[in-house]
Amino acid sequence: MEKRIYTPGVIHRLSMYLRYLSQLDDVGRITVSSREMSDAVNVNSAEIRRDLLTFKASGKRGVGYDVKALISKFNEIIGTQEQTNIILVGAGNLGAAIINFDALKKHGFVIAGVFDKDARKIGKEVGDKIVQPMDKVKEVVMDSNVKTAIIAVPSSAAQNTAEELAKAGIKVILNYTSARIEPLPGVMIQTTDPVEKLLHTLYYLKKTGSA
Amino acid sequence: MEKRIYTPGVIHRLSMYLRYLSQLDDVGRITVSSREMSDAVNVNSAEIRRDLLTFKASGKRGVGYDVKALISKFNEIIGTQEQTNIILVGAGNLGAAIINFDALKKHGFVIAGVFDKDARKIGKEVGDKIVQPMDKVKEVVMDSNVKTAIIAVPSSAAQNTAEELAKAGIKVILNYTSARIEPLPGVMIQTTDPVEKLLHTLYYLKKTGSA
DNA sequence: TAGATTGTTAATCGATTAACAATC
DNA sequence: TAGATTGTTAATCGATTAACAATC
Repeated sequence: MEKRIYTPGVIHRLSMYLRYLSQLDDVGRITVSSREMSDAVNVNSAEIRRDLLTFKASGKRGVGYDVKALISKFNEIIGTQEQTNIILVGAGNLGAAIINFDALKKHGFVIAGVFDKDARKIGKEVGDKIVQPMDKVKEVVMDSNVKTAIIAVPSSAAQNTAEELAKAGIKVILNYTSARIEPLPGVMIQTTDPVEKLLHTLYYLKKTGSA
Repeated sequence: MEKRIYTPGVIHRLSMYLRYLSQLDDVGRITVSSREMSDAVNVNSAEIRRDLLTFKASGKRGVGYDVKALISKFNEIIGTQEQTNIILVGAGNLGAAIINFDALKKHGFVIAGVFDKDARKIGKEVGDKIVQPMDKVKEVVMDSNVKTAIIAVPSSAAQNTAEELAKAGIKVILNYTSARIEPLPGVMIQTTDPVEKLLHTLYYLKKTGSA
C-alpha cells in the first residue's frame, strides 16, 4: 500500500480526476491531456500536472497521459486493496444512505456491523445488513478488529452513543451528526457535518444572488 | 442581510463557533475568551480573533467576548432571516435524510417540494413532505420562485434528472450524488459528494494506521 | 496596579498559478 | 520540422500563526 499521506485538497481532486478518467475509459479513450482534464474537472492545468507529479504519474510530452495507467495509479493511492472494517451506529435515513454508498466499498471500507438503539429497528434489514442491538457492538469490535465507528444517530443522541462506543472499545469516532461531542479519553473524535458542504454552496449561491 | 461573502473555510469555522457558543449560552455563560473557544473547537486562538475581526465582532480586553452578542452576530452573517426556496429530487434514504436535517432550515433554506420518479413513492410522506411526480416540478418552480434543486437520486439517474430539471426552469443544480453531470446550457452545476469528507477522514486514519 | 485578553501587525507556511524550456 | 503538451521553476496568492503592544 502506498504510504504517503496527501492533503484533503489533493485527495479531493484525485477523486474528481478518477471520476472523469473512468468516463473516458468507458468510451475507449487511450490518452488524455492535462488541458482536457482541466476543462472537465475545473482545475487549473498546471495544478493537475503538479498533482500528477506528486503522484509520480508521468505522461508523454506532446501527447498526454495514458488513461488506464492513471486510473490504476490513482486506485492504488486511494488504497482500494487493503480492507478496513468499520461499524455504523444509527439505521435511520442517514445510516441507510451511508450503507448504500458504494463509494465506501470502492475505497476499501467494509461495514462490519450496523447498530441501533431503537428496538423496532433491530433485526430489520437495511441495505444488505441486519440491524443489531447496541450490546452487540463489543462482540463485533473484537471479532472483526474494528477501531472505527460512524455515528449517524439523531443529534440529541450523539454524545450518549459516543460514550457507549468508547466503552465497547472503539478508538475512532466519526461523528456524522451536527452535534458536538465532548472529548472522551483515549478516543479520537472527528465531526463531519453531513450537509456542511451543501450549506456552504447554498450560502455562496444565496449571497451571490444565484440561488 | 449581510452582503459580504466569506470563504468556505471561514464559514466552516463560524458554524463550529456557533455550535460551541450555543452550548455555552445554554448553561448561562456570559463571556468567552478566544483561548477557550480555541480549546473547544480546535482552532488557533489568533485565527479566532482574526475571524471575529473580519466579522466585526468585538470583545473587551482582559475579559473576552459576549456570548449572546456573538451568537446573534453569527446568525446574522449566516443569513437565517432571508428565506430561500429550493426543491429536492429523490425521496430515497439520502433524500429523506436531507429533509430531516434541521441545519438547512436553520440556515434559511425551505424545501418547497420533494419529487421522485418512482411511482411507488409518489404521494407518500417523507419527513413532513409529500412526494410529488416529476411533471409537477415546473409548477412548483414557477409558484415558489425556485431556482435551485438538490439531486439526491441514484448516481445512474443523475444526468437524466438534471436534464429534466433544466427543462423545468431550474438554474442551479446541487448534485448530491457521486456521478459527474455533463454541463447543461444556462445551468450552474455543483457536485458535492455526500460522503467525500467522510472518505477523506477515513483515508487519513487508514494511512496513519489509526482506523 | 497586576493579570488577562483583545486587536493587529508581521512572519510563516502552503497551495495555486503563470510561464516556459524540454521533448515527444 | 512544426505543433502539442509535459515537467518544473519561480511568482503569486491566501490562509494560518506567532508575537506583542494596547487596554480592560
